[in-house]
Amino acid sequence: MPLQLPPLTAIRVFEAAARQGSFTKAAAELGMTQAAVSYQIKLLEERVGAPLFLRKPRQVVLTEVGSRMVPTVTEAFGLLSEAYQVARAGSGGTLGISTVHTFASNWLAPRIGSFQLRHPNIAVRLDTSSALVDFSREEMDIGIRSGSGKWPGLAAHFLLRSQYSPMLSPRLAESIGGIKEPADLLKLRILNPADIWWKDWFAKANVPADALDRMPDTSLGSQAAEANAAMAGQGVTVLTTALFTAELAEGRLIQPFELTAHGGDYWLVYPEGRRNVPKIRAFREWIMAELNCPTDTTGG
Amino acid sequence: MPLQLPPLTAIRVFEAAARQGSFTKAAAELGMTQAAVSYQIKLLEERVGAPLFLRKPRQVVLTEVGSRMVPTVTEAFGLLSEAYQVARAGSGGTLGISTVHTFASNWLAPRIGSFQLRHPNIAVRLDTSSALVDFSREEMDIGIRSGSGKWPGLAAHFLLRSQYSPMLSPRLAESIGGIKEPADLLKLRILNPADIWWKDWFAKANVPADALDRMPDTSLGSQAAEANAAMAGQGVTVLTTALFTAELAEGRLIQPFELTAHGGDYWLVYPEGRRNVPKIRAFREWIMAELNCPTDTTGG
DNA sequence: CCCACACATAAGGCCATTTAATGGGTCGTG
DNA sequence: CACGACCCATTAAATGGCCTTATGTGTGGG
Repeated sequence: MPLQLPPLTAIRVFEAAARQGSFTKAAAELGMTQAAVSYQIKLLEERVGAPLFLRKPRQVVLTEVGSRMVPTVTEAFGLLSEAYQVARAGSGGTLGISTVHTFASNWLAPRIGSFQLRHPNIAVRLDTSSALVDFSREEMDIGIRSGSGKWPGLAAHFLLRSQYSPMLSPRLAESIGGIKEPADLLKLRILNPADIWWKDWFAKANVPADALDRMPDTSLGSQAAEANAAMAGQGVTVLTTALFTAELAEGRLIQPFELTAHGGDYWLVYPEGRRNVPKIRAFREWIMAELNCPTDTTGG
Repeated sequence: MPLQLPPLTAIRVFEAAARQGSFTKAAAELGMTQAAVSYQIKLLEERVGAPLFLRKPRQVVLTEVGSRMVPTVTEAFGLLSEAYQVARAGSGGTLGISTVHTFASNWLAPRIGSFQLRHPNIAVRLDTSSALVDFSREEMDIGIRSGSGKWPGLAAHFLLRSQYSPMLSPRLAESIGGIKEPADLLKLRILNPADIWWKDWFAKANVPADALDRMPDTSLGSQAAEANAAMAGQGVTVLTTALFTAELAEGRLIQPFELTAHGGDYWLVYPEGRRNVPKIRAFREWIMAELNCPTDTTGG
């Protein structure tokens, strides 16, 4: 049996009226007219089967039945209000970020600390998965994706252009006497020959790359993993330059050619309707500032 | 600041959906369609600013925000339901009866015990006042009035015909050698000469009663009080015969003539809309049976 | 591969709720 | 004592929240 409840609108009005001792004042508090209050109280009285107020000349006073109801009702509304507030605030408690490995490890992880410093009350949960997030199935607030910037139902903000270029360890380059021209790369082991980025880059470099098709695919599934392999001298791969500035600066990787091609850009995405949820706004503003993006680079 | 509350309809739906783990089942429980549930949940999610359910293939499961809300919400609804039920039941706790002195002391008081025996869970509060009750101003459930049987907004049931006739103490009658004919009464002190009942009765007895107008009015305001004065031998008064059967039987009062006139009858009244409130129904059925009235003697 | 199942969405209608206007009753005041 | 201020009840009419019907989408099972 599904728990018999009073008419909720009416009981809300009742609570206010009881507290104010006046229908008129209750109406003002609730932002409605005195007539509406009168109506709702009457309704509730009919449902309860007893008068809840005595209509005295200048005021209304609770009957015995009415006054017995008040404390419990007040308490119940207190609970509801509390739960509601907590949920609203609590929804700002944890920020779930779904991102691809590469971006997480090479860009986000080193910088996320500054976000947390600025927003100490927002806990961050980072989830790195290669699959695209479905916000209606997973408890995530925002995603960072690579793609075109157009996803139905999602707001997207451009983060950075995915410029990619071949990279390898300096020692591997030396081992064949240095990389002089793009074709030299084909002498080395290509970690992810099936990657379309290779084809694009060689095409842009005007180098026929049919050889790629005959190489075994040893791709590791993420730029981060392949970067590690490359740093270990196991081969050469194409990487997003913006995400490996540190490795390049430290000399753990080298980028033999200035020439870059560009693939799907990185975008910050989240459900369209949640644009102004505080924690989402906070993250958006932080990351846009961090990347020196104009704040209105909405995709679509 | 008036305590910010969530949309109550929506949160009611939310509670059911959370408990059922299914929008469809919640809809069934609440007697509405699945679409309506979906709508309400979405509404609440927008207000809260966070998803409350994750839409999994064959079911919905609460998000963290959602699951934190459930216990408090459930408790709140429990309280509301309880308060409501108590009020509905509690409204049967006390029966407030407003009646005139005469009827209370001469008819109701001796018999009310039998009502309480039959309905031990209904407490009776008797309020005797000469003024007419205004049910919207005083915490009364039923009234017993003398009158025409027509009061706007009130249901009225005929109780008994108000037959009245002069009465006095046997000793007073003897003091003038007995009452032989109606005109003899005018030799005695008339307690309430201004009462219209005297005029009516003398008219019906074909006795000119102009003398009444010259007598000082010593009326005491209620039949009960005047009956007491009459029993004390202070004079003669007109009384409702049905209410003084005991005094007549015991010889404390005598009714010299069979002739009666009749005034406003006695009626049981209560607010029209409360006809089926249990305690009111109980009292109505009891008193009608007690008086051998047909149960449908509604006035008007 | 197709059907069953569960939730989402769109369009439209109904009814509860609200509002505006009015009336009745009491109190305070000149 | 008459008048205005204040408060609640009532009526009729307008509004819009909520519900339903109908349909779409995605998933899992046979």
